[in-house]
Amino acid sequence: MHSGVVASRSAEPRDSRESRNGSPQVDTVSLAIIEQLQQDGRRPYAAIGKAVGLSEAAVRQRVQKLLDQGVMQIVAVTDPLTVGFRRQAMVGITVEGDLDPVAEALTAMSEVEYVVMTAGSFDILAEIVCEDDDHLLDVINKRIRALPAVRSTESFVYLKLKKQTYMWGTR
Amino acid sequence: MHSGVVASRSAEPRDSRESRNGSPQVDTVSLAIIEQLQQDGRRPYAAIGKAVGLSEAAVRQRVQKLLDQGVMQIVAVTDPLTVGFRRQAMVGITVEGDLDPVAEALTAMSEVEYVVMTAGSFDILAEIVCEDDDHLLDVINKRIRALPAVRSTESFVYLKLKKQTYMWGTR
DNA sequence: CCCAGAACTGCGAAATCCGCAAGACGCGTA
DNA sequence: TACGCGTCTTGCGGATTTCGCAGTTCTGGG
Repeated sequence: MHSGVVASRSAEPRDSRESRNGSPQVDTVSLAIIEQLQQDGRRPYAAIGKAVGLSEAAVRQRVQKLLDQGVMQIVAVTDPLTVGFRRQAMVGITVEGDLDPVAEALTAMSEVEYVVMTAGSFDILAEIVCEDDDHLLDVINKRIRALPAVRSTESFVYLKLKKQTYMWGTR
Repeated sequence: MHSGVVASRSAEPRDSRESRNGSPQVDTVSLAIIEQLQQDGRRPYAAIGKAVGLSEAAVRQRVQKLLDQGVMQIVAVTDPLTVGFRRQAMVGITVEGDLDPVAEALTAMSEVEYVVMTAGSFDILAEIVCEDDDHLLDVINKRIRALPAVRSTESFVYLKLKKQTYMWGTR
C-alpha cells in the first residue's frame, strides 16, 4: 500500500461509463479532471492529482488521452468583439433533406466557429466570425445560401457578448 | 542592446490600439500571444515569447494581465453531450423594453453558459446546459419565461455538436 | 490458472514557472 | 529641452512542474 489516498477510490467501480448515453470512455475520474481544467486550464498535474486522488503521472496520462481523443481541448477563449475586430453572427438554417452534407460544408468554412444540429424551427445553428460586414455578407449570402440543400437562413448579428463560461461540470 | 529579437518590434508603433473599435488595451503583440494560446492553452511562456519576439517574463506578465482583465481565459472545453450527461439548447428571446435586466438575469443562472445580445428577430440568444429534459423545461418555462420583460422565447434543443473551434486569430 | 494489456505509482533529470530588482522607453509637464 | 513618472522589459536564481522511464497492480480473456 502506498500513499493511502488511493484506497478510497479502489472501492468504487473503476469505469462507471455513463449509463444514459452512447459516448465513449469518460469515467468519473476523468470527469473530475476536466472540471479542474475548466476552472484553470493551466493548473499543474500534481494539484489536479491531489484533488481527484491520483498521482501526477496518472493525471498527465489521462489528460493526454482526453486531448488525443478529442474529448476536450485546452485553449484560450476570448470575445472576438472585445478583442477588437471582426463581425459575429449566429445563423439559423433550415435544410431540405439530409443535414449532414450541409453541416459538413459549414464545418469546412474557416469563418464558421460553431456548428450544431438542432430540433426546432432551425435545423442547424452556425456561429460566424468575420472581418467586417462585407465579409459577413459574403459568407452568408454567397456561400451558405448557395449550398443546394439550404432552404432558408436567418441571421442574428452579435451586438454584445454578456456571458461565456465553460463550467457545466461545477455547480 | 540585448538579444536582437527586440529590435524589429521597436520599429512598429507600440500600442496600435485597433482603429475600428472601442475596446481596451489589446495591442498586436498580445493578439499574437492569444493566437498562440488558442492553439495550445498550455504552451510554455518561453515558446510563446520566441514566437512573438518577447522575453519569457514579458509574456508571463501580459498573459496574467489579459487573464485579470477578463480579455481571455484559459480553460478546458468539451462537448457536454459527448461527455455524457445533460441536455443542451439555444433559446432565442424577445424582450419588451430594456435588454439589460433580462441579460443580467440570464447571466446569473448557472445553467446558462452563453448570453449574447443580437440584432434580428431575437433580442437575446442564450445557451443552456441542463441535467435532463425536466431540468431544461424548468429553466425555460419556469425561470426564463417568468422574467417580466420577456415577451416570448423559442427553443432549439441540441442534437449534435459538429464543430467547435477558437481559432479566429489564425487563418 | 496463466497471460497480455492497460492503468497507476514513484522517482531523477530537464524544463518551466515565479518573484524580484535593475534598466529602457514613452509621454506628459514645467 | 530637460525632468520625472509609470509602464514595459530584461536577466537571473530558487522553487515548482513537467517529462520519460521502469516496476507494480489490476482487469479480462483464453
